[in-house]
Amino acid sequence: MSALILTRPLMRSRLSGEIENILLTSIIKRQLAVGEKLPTERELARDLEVNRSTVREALGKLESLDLVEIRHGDGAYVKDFQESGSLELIRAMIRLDERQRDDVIAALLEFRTIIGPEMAFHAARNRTDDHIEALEEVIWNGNDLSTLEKDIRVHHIIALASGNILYLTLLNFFNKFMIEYGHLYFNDQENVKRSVRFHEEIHQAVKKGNPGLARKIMQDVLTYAQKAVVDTLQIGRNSRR
Amino acid sequence: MSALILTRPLMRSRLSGEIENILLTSIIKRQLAVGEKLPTERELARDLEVNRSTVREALGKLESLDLVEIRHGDGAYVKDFQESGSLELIRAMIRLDERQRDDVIAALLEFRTIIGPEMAFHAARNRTDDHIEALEEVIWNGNDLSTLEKDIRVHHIIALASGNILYLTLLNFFNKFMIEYGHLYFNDQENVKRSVRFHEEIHQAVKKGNPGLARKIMQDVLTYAQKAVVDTLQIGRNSRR
DNA sequence: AATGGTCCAATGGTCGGACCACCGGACCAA
DNA sequence: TTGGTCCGGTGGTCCGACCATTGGACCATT
Repeated sequence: MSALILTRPLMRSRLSGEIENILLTSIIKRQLAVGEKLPTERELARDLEVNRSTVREALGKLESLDLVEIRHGDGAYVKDFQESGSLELIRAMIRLDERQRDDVIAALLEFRTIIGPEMAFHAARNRTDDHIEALEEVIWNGNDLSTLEKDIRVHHIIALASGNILYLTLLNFFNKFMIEYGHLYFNDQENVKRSVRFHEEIHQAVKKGNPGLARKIMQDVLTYAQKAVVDTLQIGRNSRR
Repeated sequence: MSALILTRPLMRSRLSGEIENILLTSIIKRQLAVGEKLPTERELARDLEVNRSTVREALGKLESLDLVEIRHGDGAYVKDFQESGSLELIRAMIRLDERQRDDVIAALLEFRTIIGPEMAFHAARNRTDDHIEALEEVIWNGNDLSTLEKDIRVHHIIALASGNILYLTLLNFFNKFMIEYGHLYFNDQENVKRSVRFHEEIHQAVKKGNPGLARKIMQDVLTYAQKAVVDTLQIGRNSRR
């Protein structure tokens, strides 16, 4: 058991990822106008001094993010990311410019506070015994898990129980941030205790099939967490001046 | 002016897209277990009788959807789409199996009813004069637009005005469905009128900076639309028996 | 003048084959 | 047991070629 904590496994980059970032930046900074035609794959390959295949992989990713439209026999055109940009784009933007991080986290928490309670509401209505079993397994027998991991799993089970796949995929999105920034909340031991209480309470509410109660419990904990983390960010911001 | 309506521009497929679908299906149907190692790129290329580059482009897309994890020097591994699947995955799943369409649309509408009002609330708070101007441009001078297009733009401007990028990207996601299935609602001329009224009312509320009113207006229209469309789907389902 | 057909150069899509970078396991030495 | 070395396999990149599709220029028909 070492005290050394590795936050992330040192994402080393692919060349195609670099190309992707370059183009992504140009698009988000509006250096490439909406509707503008990108240079041809062959030109990009020549100018960036990489192979055309590499350029193609990068363009493919940008297409996945709905940032460009590729037309066979014609070319690639810039789309308006404000009109078509996907959720994943948000992560890409943070990757490119850390300064937006705090704002995005705040937006995320606010958002979570809105949908979380409804998710819990539906979970209490639609849950099956399997969901309860899974919950109890995590809460009672999850001693080898960190509080953050437990919390993520509890929310995940609730999302599954809600029966609405949107809650599930949305939560998956949140979790990618939780894994990176969850420590902002769980560093405080008081919040760890709060989380343990929350897991037990929401478990009971969902088990009993009490949608209103489940919603309120979720509402309270998320509202508190939102406030706590935003305060933390605010302090960090002030001390950085 | 022709009466012929082109719903979509005839998406023709890339070979890499076909490969993507094949693998996507295998993963979603759990034919490939979570954690399982995929065949190597060279094997897939040989077995599917395509070039390795083509396989790579397909795998890259699956990686974008967070369905597989590709490790340099090792291989590609199946991830649990229930834990990591992104929003875009939902669209991919519908593409693969139309039967899920109605359920997803219902989930979508429910979801929209929850977040839409909050979006309007924040929009009324944070809107600038530019947003109002854009709104009025669409509502008053958008005579060449269909009601569906107007509606999409109005919501888009409200999302922009909310100042929370999550609302914006989420709405972009909704809109991809609106474009395909909006007719389920706007086929009814009564709903077209309702929409025109809504645009005017929400415009006023946002312009006045009345968050509570904006929320209520949005709440009402979305709740009604949800009910209307779900009823339509239900009828369709019954008559199909 | 407008329409439709034909051709052509440019561009994205696919191919095959090669080499580089990296990982995991086997083996060995301290 | 630990750490080092080697090696086969795998993903990442590269090269050069050809196929499929597009848009525009040109022309013939109406």
